[in-house]
Amino acid sequence: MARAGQTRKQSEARAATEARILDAALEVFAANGFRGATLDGIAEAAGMSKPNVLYYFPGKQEMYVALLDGLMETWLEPLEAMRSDGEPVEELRGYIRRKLDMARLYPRESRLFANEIVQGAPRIEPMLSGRLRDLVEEKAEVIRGWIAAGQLVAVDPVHLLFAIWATTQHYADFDAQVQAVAGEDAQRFETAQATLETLFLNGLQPRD
Amino acid sequence: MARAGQTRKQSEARAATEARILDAALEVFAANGFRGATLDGIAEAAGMSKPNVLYYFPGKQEMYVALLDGLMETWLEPLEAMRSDGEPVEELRGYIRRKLDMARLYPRESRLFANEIVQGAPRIEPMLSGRLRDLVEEKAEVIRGWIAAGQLVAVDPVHLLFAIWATTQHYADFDAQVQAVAGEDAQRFETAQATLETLFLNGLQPRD
DNA sequence: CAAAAATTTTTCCATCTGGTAAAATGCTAA
DNA sequence: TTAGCATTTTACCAGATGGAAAAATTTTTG
Repeated sequence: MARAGQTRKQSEARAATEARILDAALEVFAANGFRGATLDGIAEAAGMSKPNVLYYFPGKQEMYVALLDGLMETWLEPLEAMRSDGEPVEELRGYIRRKLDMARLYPRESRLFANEIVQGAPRIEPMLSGRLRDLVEEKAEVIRGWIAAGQLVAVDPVHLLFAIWATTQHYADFDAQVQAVAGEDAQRFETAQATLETLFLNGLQPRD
Repeated sequence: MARAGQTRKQSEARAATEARILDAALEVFAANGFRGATLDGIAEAAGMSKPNVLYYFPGKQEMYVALLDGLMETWLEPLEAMRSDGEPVEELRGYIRRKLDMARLYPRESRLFANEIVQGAPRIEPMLSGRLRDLVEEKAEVIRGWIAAGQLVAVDPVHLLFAIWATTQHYADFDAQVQAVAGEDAQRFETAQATLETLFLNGLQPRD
């Protein structure tokens, strides 16, 4: 627990230790899912004993929720950055790029969410039908505006977002399959980006 | 064990029981992943005791592999049905439809594979880099032919297949998220189909 | 330095889980 | 009907796992 009488050095050390534990937890939860992850595994990845981990977090579930909570904002950022006043095709291109960057740079985070959601999102359903749903509804409205203005082909905006999530996160979540099928291709993210841009941007521009 | 001296009735009963167990196992593995699934859970879903389940299958792992093995063919069918001598846009439309039908009709099967692959495909990697990879290479060649003939926009065929897998399986694997964000929409598969067809088919057809 | 507070380790435990042993029951063929 | 095989159930067990208790150690503060 954070106490009143502690020095800055102490709380910095505590914050650093908590961060180390959360990083280890991310590693283990992402690779095994909530049930598959063990406190011993997390402790080992963090380089400390299991009871020591439990000194910083009250339990396994609390660590898991702390992780998901802390990552949600980061996870929503790319969509939040899509501006209603930009050029539609460029805004979408940017969004696809940012999402693909997330898959490339933060595969563990992506797999953490993937594991949770595949198993029915028992612990983050509230976040999905709250914060996420609101944001999607807001951005869907933006896309509807672009469609109404004839700047994009008429598609369901929510399902368009699903398609962007699916295709980009695929490279993190199903990396094992991507690598098994396509080989260990260091260029795979560049190829993916080119393919997805062609597909989405060509696919969404009206043909007069 | 199957014995020489058993009647047809007996082996039929055995096959039926095995099928009942595998169905229960599919339910439980798909919802919880390999590690999260318990023999007790499978036994309960199958309406029998745990040792009785183990009378039919030697162990948890064997049940899991039996399931994946048995489902792989079904899983590859939609892609196998894509004909090189058809009209490219129609062939792709058909493939997308079949994949989306799979997601709609067999969500448990989809989530079973999803769980396995998200966690690094530890038990089916050989199948992915064997049978699946070969099939993908074969069909990628077909798509390359269509592109060379100017019938499709130039995209990487393997990544195009990834995009089709990702977008269609999304509706099974991440159904919890789809429903949280879009509400419990009974029409979601129809809307998805329309959106994906617009996106992919418009996106893949050359302009002018 | 010494007391107090924070951190870490050692020990331990109850529950869950995959799997075994063996007894009990059901079924089939002679 | 009964011997023999198939099936199912009832204990049971060893290891893993989440977590608690408490002792030991380190750090901070007066």
